[in-house]
Amino acid sequence: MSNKPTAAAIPGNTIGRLSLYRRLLQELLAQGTRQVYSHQLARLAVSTPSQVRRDLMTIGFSGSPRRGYTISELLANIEGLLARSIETSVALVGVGNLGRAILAYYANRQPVRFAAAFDRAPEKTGRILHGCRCYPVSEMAEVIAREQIHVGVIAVPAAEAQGVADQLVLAGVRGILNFAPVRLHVPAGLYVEHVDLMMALDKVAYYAHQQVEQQDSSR
Amino acid sequence: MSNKPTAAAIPGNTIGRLSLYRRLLQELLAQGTRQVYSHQLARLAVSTPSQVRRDLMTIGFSGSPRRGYTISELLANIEGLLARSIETSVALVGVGNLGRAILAYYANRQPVRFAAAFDRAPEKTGRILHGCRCYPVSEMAEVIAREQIHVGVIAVPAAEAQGVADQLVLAGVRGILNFAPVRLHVPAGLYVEHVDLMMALDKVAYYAHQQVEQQDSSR
DNA sequence: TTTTGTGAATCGATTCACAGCG
DNA sequence: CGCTGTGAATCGATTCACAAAA
Repeated sequence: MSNKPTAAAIPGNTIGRLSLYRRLLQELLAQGTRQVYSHQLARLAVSTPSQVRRDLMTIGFSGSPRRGYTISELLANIEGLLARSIETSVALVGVGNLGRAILAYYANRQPVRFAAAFDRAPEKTGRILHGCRCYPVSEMAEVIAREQIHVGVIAVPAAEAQGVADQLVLAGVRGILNFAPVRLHVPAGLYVEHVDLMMALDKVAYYAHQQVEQQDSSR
Repeated sequence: MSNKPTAAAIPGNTIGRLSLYRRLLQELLAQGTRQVYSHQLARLAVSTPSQVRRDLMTIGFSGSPRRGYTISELLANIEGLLARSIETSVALVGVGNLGRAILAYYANRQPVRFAAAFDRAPEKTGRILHGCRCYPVSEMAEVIAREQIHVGVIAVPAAEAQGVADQLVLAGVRGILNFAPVRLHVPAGLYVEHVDLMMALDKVAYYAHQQVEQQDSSR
């Protein structure tokens, strides 16, 4: 409550965009580009030059009016910020369709490592999927402590999600990424990010329909 | 540009929460509950009573100070708003790990119907997955027109996403849900929702780490 | 009482607009 | 010049606070 973190808290939206910039910058660097202007990065991110400059200002990064931003430096800066000291170890709970797709998606990408997966079904435990060993949920606390896991990813049915979240919190996880279509209750200070696929599709369907209706009514 | 839609545009955040309320209300109704107060709905949604009341005000729904909101009426109202006239027909492009998980996730839920899936790989076409027929991408325009599809879901690798988006737009889709880790450029007025899994995990990892650091520095 | 409906205040995020620099 | 860095303005979303209703 009373201690001031080294850096001022950076808003979630900004962190999200930095994650995007990182990927774009990695790609630019791989193409051999060395410098980038805010308007170029903005175009790639489908954003505005102002937004890009504001974000870089937020993390205290400076460019030069003449040459723009040096990609290698900026990238190192963002990577240092997002992936602090060491790689983040992550645990997946729920090895169903979605869980396996998530493992495949993140497999050997970026500075995040899936150190363990958990599932209730005995036929799924003991296997290794995408380099990630699958344990029974009963071993969750033990494995999370041993592997120094700070982040949990929940991909279980809605009815089980809160119970799993409670176990993860008890096991000492500090952040949760939740794919189940319920909102989780967690102790204050713990970070939860919800990926709600139903909500996402509902939003698209709503605005797509609205488009169609406006078009129709203008005939 | 110049025509006024029947209802004033509802902000995306509000639509998202309405999608959540719908699920919560369906559950309450299934449990036999008839009425609900804003503070009860807020607790389920991990939100505030003010927020709930404001959202319902936005869609023009009224309750009674004594009895709260009548669940069946509210639900009908939200469902009518989200799922306009008819069911929304959706097309999936990219039947990989993630694409299949998405199909399984949405299968026979809610008022959204996956009317077609597309993939480049010939060995995937012709099959039926979760009640959804898989076509070669070359037939995209034809099938989308025939099935009256207004929404496209993109689950292809990053490098192919923009090309697929262009095809969907050409085929007449009005909204896109994009799971590929790139931002899409689409004509103005078309709605795009990004689900960026890398960004989501980066955010959780960042804040989880920050937690750990604050804890360490306070010792 | 308790709870709704809502104008007003607040908070946060984005955009503007321009001084300063190379 | 064209670009960055940034204070100020704007825009949007959330929360407050209280009158009205039952």
